[in-house]
Amino acid sequence: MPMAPTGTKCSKKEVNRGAWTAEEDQKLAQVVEIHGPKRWKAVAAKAGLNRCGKSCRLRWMNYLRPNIKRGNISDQEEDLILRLHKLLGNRWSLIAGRLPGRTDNEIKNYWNSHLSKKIKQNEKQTRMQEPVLENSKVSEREEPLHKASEEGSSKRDEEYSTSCFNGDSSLFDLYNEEPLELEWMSHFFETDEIWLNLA
DNA sequence: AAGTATACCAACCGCGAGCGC
DNA sequence: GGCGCTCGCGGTTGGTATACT
Repeated sequence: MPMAPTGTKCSKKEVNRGAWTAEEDQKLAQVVEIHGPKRWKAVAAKAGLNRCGKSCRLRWMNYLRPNIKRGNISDQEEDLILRLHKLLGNRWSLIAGRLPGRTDNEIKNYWNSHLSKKIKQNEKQTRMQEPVLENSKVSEREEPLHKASEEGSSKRDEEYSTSCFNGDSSLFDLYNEEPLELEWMSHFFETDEIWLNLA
């Protein structure tokens, strides 16, 4: 690490850590309402919160932001997360972007606590049911798409997205989707300009 | 009832990218 | 071009709740 910029690390000993109180939430929400969700260091100072900017940002993004949905992830949402994860890998922010009101942190937690286990179980079951395949073929098929762009992470999302949606319809073949099951995906593209551009 | 293990999730940390000076 | 600051992301940790023995 060439530098340790102030503001990237909550290094002050006297800074508050741990769970947020209702009072802190209220102060933060008030200041963000006035000044907007930016310059978090200044927001923390203006709110009189003994917290680092980073902590304030996280709190706002995950809990205080308007239209945040908490808990009760529906089957539909779960299905979407599974599909998107298969497509995007651990790009939690991108996945969250497709689920209105959900945060990357929540999805990440949900994945780690629920879905990763579910998947492992499913894999176990399918391995027991399927005839043994050649190792190379299995790994080729199961290789997450995002792996290819994982190394050299600069502009990784952009590059990765481009590689996924450069018009190659084999993307869908890879997931062995029935046409009807792709309904959600077409809606996906229809509703987002950025993704449309990539497609 | 007490102790231990496991699950869940809020919060923190390290890092890289982008921007303005 | 280099530096400092800010933002955002993904991985990890730690506290709390719940289940199990």
